[in-house]
Amino acid sequence: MFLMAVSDSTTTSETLAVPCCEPLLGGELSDADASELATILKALADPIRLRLVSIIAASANGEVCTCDLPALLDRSQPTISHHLSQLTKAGIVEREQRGKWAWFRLRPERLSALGAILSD
Amino acid sequence: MFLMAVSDSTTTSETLAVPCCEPLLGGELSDADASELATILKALADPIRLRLVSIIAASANGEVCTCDLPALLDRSQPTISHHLSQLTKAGIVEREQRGKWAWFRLRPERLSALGAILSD
DNA sequence: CATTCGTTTCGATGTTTGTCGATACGTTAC
DNA sequence: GTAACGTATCGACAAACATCGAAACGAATG
Repeated sequence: MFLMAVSDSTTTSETLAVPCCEPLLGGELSDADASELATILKALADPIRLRLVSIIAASANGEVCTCDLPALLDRSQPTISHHLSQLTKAGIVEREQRGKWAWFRLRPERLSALGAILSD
Repeated sequence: MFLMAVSDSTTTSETLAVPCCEPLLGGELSDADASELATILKALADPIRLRLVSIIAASANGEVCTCDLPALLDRSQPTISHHLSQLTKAGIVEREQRGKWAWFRLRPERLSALGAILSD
């Protein structure tokens, strides 16, 4: 039951499980590891998505309602939805539906794991 | 004169100076910072380029001759050259011409700076 | 249940990016 | 200087991506 709750939070509509690989500088990366790591990095490597992450991080309760974001980022609502879905697939944020609105929270452990891979 | 030497190593045919920004989780990123950080992340967010980095890191003297890479990565010589140029522009590797051959070395401080930005 | 309103999915479009063959550039060796 | 060889640039093309409007979906509310 506990375990179910945990695995739910990592598998729900996510294709990427864990930030993935040995340290980047710790030996030759396999083809598969390189692709997986590239996928996660690609999810971050976009100005709008980086700003999304930093907006969520800087928000009052560590969570943000999607409804405010199109105005903040000057992009259409479908575009924001697309970017949030990319970040969710990469496991960088998580989504929670609360009543009518969707709220997003960071998963900081994923970011620091990624940071650790780069910093060795 | 000293300063010139230093700035040479960071500006020679590089568009990106420094890994750039405050920690990602330390407040809202400006538009400009987000774009700069995205550019560096994009330079890493490719399987071939990640494998290039790890191959250089795992090499005997911390440097690699371009001549071996097309075979190792199963890509044409122009493609490898293109990827190495991207990594160089992003300041992740540096190039040295030694006689006929070009050698590439990592700039680990750039990777750890990037890692620190993500890990907060 | 029908309406409203927030969100995702779909279809289309212009841009960026990875890739390669051909060609140009630079360095060494003769 | 010229030939040989490693590397970068060019031109072209296909695949991937960001973006938007329109339409479909879903949850609350009357």
